[in-house]
Amino acid sequence: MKAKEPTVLEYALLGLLHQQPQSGYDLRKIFAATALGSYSSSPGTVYPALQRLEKRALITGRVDERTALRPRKVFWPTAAGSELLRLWLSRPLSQDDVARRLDELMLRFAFHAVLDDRVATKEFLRSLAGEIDAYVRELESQKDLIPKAGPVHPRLALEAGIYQYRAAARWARMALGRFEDEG
Amino acid sequence: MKAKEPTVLEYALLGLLHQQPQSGYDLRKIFAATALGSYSSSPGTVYPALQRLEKRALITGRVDERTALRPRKVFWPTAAGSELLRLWLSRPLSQDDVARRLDELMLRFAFHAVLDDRVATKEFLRSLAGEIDAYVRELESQKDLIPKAGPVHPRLALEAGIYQYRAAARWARMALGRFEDEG
DNA sequence: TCGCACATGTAACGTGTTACATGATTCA
DNA sequence: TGAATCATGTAACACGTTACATGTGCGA
Repeated sequence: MKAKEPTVLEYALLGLLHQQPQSGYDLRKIFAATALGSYSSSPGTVYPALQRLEKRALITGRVDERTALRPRKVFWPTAAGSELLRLWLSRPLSQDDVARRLDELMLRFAFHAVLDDRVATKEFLRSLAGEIDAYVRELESQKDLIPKAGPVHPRLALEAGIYQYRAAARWARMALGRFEDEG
Repeated sequence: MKAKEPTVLEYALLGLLHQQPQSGYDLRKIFAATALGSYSSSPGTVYPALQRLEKRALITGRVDERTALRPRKVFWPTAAGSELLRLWLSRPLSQDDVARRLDELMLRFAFHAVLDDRVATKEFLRSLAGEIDAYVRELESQKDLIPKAGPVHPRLALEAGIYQYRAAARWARMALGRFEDEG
């Protein structure tokens, strides 16, 4: 019985439920209002995902009777859910993660408070900065492969990626500095 | 009869076929080797997408007999395909595009050579820079809403987004400068 | 009374992911 | 003989997207 990997959306929900128990509607509002909006806030996405998490016993819910309106169901993580989230948060990060799933890595960082382990977080940031540096070098070598004869647009588009990845590396080192100051 | 919107992957394929006629295998190699690798290079993704494009008469193909190995089918865009790509490239960009689909905007820029219209490209970059500025302001106002009592990680994660978007705006202005120099 | 905010859900559809299948040629 | 490269494809599955459905209470 291999444990099935939750989707990123499911991890996002699981992480948010660690901050405080909430209903599907609350979670949807967060997705709609904040930068997490890259994940869908539509009911057809959120409610089924919560059901899947509940079926796998990673969260539990109870109907809140107090409200006068339609009853809301408030969820919070189970011990197994916390365990799984921590595993996800502390998973070593690969080159491929940086190249194709940087957003997911940033989401992982956003929930790192759950680990409550400053050493782990610093290691995460150090590793992130290093992998980004390596990937930037790779992007730069790709730039050399683009024929100079053709139009400039593809080359410039690649440069946009380099700009953004460099900024991410700067961010990681800035964040690292924050954690070392607070030591 | 509403025209169905192709997926981003389909637009990526259509754009690459404008650079030169190629086979599915060639296109997969590009996705696997370059920064476009955020789009899948797996056969189960690429070949069906090419079939869909062919069925909608946006590309055509012909089997290349010359090679000794298994025959390869080379595709190139039809007039309708060119038309549709140009429409996509010159579509005005929205705030939402910047917030959630910046990668797609960069892909559009990468193919802008097809338009062969320096004015349009400059307008694209100007608009992009402006929308990014507006979105950065929104992210900054979101930062103020995060309670200072809680952990620093969510705030820092938001900051990562701000770093990357600022870099994208810098890139857009740099690129704009290139096009204005060349007159 | 009209519409909005609250609150949860289902159904249809298309697409991406993964794994499998096939088959020829080249190289160790 | 076996593995790798070339080259195209199919099938099962799960997920996200969109649209629809339902029902209450409050304010304009």
